[in-house]
Amino acid sequence: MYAKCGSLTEAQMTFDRLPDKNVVSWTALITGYAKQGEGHLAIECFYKMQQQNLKANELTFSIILNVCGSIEDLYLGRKIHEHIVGNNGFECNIGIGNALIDMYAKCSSLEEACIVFNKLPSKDVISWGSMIAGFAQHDEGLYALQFFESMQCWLKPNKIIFLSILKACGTIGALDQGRRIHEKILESKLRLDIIVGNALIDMYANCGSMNEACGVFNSMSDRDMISWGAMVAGYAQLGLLDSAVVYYEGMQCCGIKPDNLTFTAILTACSHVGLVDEGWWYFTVSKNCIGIIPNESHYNCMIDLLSHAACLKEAEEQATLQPN
RNA sequence: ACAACUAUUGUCU
Repeated sequence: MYAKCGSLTEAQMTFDRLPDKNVVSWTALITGYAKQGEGHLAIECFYKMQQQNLKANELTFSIILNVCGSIEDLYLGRKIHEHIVGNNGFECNIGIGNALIDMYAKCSSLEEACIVFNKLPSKDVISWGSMIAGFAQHDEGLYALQFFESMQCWLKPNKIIFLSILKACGTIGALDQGRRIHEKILESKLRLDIIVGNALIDMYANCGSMNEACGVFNSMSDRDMISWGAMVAGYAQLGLLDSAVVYYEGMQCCGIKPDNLTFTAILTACSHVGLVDEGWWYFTVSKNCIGIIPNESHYNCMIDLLSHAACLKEAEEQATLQPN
């Protein structure tokens, strides 16, 4: 209970006072640490538990695998995998299998994720979803699309599958495929909520079709920071600073304060077009008026902008110096 | 019996 409420100190204290600690109490504590992003503490608990000669169960393993994925510790993930194969009959368990797929995908080893996937005797929507998301996140949109197609011989895609596949279409600029998936979403009785809407905007924006992104944006009844941010980013990518700024200011008119990510997109737009003065202006104004504290990405953008501009100047000089 | 896990939407690198 304490672990779930995010009070880990109390969870730990209660745990320490328990006269008999069993797998359930250890797993509850490990889950608490994992959920709070304290991956290393979760792993430490996992080792301590084993020192007590307590055998981890399916749940303990899936949580630890999840931790391996989030801290991208492929080495430990493989060790746990071997341990599971060697000591328990869990390798055919779908929950463990899915956790393994996700772990390998998050650790960028899609080959190993694939091996686990192929070995799974029965695959559910989460098994497919973990693969598709893994491909989408590693710029392997074509594989994601292939898996998406094959999956439909067996299962109906759910909302999460659609979100992943839209992402995949965006990363490879597959506009036609994206449109077809948009239609499929409309055909399915899935509610076109803010998250699906945002994913559609993002897909169209990444495919460079701001008209369609705009269409989705306008059709939405509710919009959040991500909806606006995706529009800003879309125009920014194309170097259309003016349009990006329309949405950047639009969101502020709607009472949504741009965050660091939105602001980075604006600076990117300036950098793509080489607008040094505008970049500086937004950098200064946002710092002073909106209260955005520049972070590393912002400085990176500014460095990009300035070096890009310097190159252009040099290039211009070169061009004028050239005899013809 | 008690813990119940795992895939998902915006920026730069």
